[in-house]
Amino acid sequence: MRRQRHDMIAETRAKLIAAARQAFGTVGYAEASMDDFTAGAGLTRGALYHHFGDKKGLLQAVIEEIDAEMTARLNRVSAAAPSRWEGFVEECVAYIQMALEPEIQRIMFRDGPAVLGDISQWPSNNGCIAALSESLRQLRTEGAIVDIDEEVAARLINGASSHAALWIANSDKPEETSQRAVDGFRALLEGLRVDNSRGPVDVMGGREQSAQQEHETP
Amino acid sequence: MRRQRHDMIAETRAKLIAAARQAFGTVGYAEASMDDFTAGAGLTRGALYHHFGDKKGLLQAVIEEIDAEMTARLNRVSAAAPSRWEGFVEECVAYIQMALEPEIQRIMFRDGPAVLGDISQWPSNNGCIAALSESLRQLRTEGAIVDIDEEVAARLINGASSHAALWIANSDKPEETSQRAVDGFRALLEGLRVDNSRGPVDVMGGREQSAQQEHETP
DNA sequence: ACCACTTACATACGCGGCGTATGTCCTAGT
DNA sequence: ACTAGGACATACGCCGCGTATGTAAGTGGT
Repeated sequence: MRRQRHDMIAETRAKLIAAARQAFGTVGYAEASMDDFTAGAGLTRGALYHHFGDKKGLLQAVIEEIDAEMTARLNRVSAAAPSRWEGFVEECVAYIQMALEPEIQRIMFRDGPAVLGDISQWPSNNGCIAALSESLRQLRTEGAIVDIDEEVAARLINGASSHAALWIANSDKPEETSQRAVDGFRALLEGLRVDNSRGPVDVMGGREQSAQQEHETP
Repeated sequence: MRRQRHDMIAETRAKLIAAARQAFGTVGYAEASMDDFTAGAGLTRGALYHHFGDKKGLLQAVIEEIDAEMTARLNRVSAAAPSRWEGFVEECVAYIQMALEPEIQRIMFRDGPAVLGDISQWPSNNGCIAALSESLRQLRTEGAIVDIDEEVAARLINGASSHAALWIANSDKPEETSQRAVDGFRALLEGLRVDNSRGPVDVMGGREQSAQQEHETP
């Protein structure tokens, strides 16, 4: 039966990814010995090289898995919010808070980019950025935010979030720093709104022309 | 003469830093062989371990040097601008553009954080963030920007810039992407202004109370 | 059902890099 | 001048990675 075979292989891959994820997330990519964590999964480096080519390939697989999980979580957060704008803001805040989780921070925001380069440029395009982009696109067509290139904005927000998370995590008082960061982040996002609450601005400021241009720059 | 001795030592340190900077900036930290680049400087690993303890120590020294240069450049940019706000914006744009330089990008934004953790938390506190913070503080006391924690804002901007730079550098069309990123970045910063050009907002929005609170959170 | 071939791993080997321990020379203080 | 300590170089061992090779099990054709 061929199913059996495929399942075994998938299980082996999964075990390797899980073991690597554990190791990368705790001691870090560079310090994680392939011999060690493959042995922890009851395998050897032979299996690793067979399935993933090299250590980097395995890291990439781990990143894809985590990225998918993060994207799903973000989508749930934004979907649960009462309004689209609030959904977006909560999505961003959730992004910061996810970046506080040691495993995500270490793998996605430290070792990942360092080893693989800019992940969002990879075949496995960063789902989180796509999610943020889509939220921004909808907000812009609604005229809820200023005319801004969504992908650019998503990437800027992404960068700000991840750095904020790094800062918070390394801070002496993580809770306090986190509060400051989230507050500041909300303030920054507020600047993107057309109908913001900071002062008496004309609500019609985001005029019809806002939907006219596409972000495709020829 | 004791000066001679000290000068020789300083020169050795400088040679090591320069060689390491070259190597780290091109092939990257992990791929840079200590034997290779110390030999390139006419020295051996012995000198390196003597002066910097280990490879990480040398990286830290390289980072401090680059950071100082960047800070100086940023200060010149902001000082040359006609207004304080414009100076700040140009400072941020310059920051993005510096992050496009391969050496800065690789060492300061990729390998540095990956190897040393969040650099801005280190004894050699990141000068660029301090510079941005100071600019923001002044703008806030002038009432030119909304009430926001300057350090938080500086760090968010810092994160956004560095990620933008990574994105640009890995892009297919760096010039076009750079233009998009800078435009988007300006739009994001515009959101921080109290007296912005997006709509008729009361210019007195930044009232005297803005200068009342210190960023020291007790 | 048998055989040729491939797949999925494990084992074995070599190399390069890092850290440390040790050695040597040279300078500076007395 | 003599000595102690600093500034390096040299030597050694270990570990981790990548590759080449081995092996058992599975798969497809006839």
